[in-house]
Amino acid sequence: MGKGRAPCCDKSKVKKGPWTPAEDLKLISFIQKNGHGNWRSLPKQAGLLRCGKSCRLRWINYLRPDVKRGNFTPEEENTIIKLHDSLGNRWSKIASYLPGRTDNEIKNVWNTHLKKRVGILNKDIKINTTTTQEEFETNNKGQYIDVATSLVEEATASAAGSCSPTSSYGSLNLCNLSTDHVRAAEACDNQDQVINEIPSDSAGTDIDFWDMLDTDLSPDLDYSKVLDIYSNHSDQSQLQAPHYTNESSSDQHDECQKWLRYLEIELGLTQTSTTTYTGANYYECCDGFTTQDQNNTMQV
DNA sequence: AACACACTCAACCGCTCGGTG
DNA sequence: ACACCGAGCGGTTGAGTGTGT
Repeated sequence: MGKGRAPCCDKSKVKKGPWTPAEDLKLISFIQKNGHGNWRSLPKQAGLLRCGKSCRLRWINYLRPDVKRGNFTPEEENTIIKLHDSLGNRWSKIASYLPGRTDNEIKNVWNTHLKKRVGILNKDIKINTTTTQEEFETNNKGQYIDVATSLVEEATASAAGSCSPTSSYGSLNLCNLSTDHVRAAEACDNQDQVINEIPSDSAGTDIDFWDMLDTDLSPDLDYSKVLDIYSNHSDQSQLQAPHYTNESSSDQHDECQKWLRYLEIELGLTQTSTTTYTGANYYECCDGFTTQDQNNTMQV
C-alpha cells in the first residue's frame, strides 16, 4: 500500500450535486435490505454513482425515517441558542439534544436565523442597561420593549448568580430566555411562519424509478430489514419515530408501508390526493406536513 | 417585466478521531 | 508505536428562490 491517504472515491467517476428521486430510492432500497455497515462500499453495491460520504450525508440529513422536517419550533430554537452558548459550534452534540434534527440543519438555522437574533437581543440588553425605558422605546419604536425588559431582568439575575439551576448555562445572559421571549423577538423580527416544507429534488419522471417505487411498496418487501435499520443504525434514545418492538408483524408492515408512502410523498412522487393516515408514529414522521387535527389525521 | 441583490439550505470538502492490524 | 482506514464533524460553497427596485 502506498503512502498517503487514499481518496475516499474516484472523483472522476462519481456524480455530484443534488440527488434525484431515483437515487434516493436506490439508497433507501439498499439500506432497507442490507443496512449501511460500510459507507465506502455502499454506492457500488447499491448501484449508485456516488461517493460513500455523499450517500451517508444524504441518508443522515434527509432520508432517515426519523428526520424531522419543517420549521424549527421556538422551543427548539431556544434550545439551540442555549446549547450553542454552552457548546459552541459542536453541531452534532447540539443535534443530539434535538431528536430528529440533524447537525447540518441546526448549523444552517443558526447561521441564517439564530446568530442574528442573538446578536439583536444582546444588543438590546446593552441598550437597555444604559438607557431609560422611554429612551429605549423611542430608539426602537416600541419594538422588543417587553422582551428586552425581561431580558435585562434575567441578565441581572444571571449576573447575580441566580440563574435557573435547570440549565447549566448560568453564565449566559440568555440563560433563562423563555419561549415567550423568543416568540416575541421572532414577531418583532418579522419571521415568516411557513409551516409546510416540501423537500426539493423533484426531478423529472423516471420510469425505472416508478418501477422501483412500486416494488418497494409491495408486500414482498422484507420489512424486518427496515426495522433493523431503525434499531441498529443509531442510538435508540435519539430515535423518535418508529417504536416497533411490541408490535405484530402486520403492524410493522403497516408502519413501514406508511413510512415508505410518506417518503414517496416527501419526494413529490404522488399525485395530489386526499388521504387519511392514522398512527402516532406516522404522525411524527409527517411532522412538517399539514396536520389537520390531533387525531393524527393528515391530508396530503 | 426585468434586473440585482439577499437569503436559504443541500451538498461538498478537508480535516480529525477512533478502531484495527 | 505506528500506519492505515472509515466514519464523522464543522466550514464553506453555490444553485435555487425570494424580495426589492
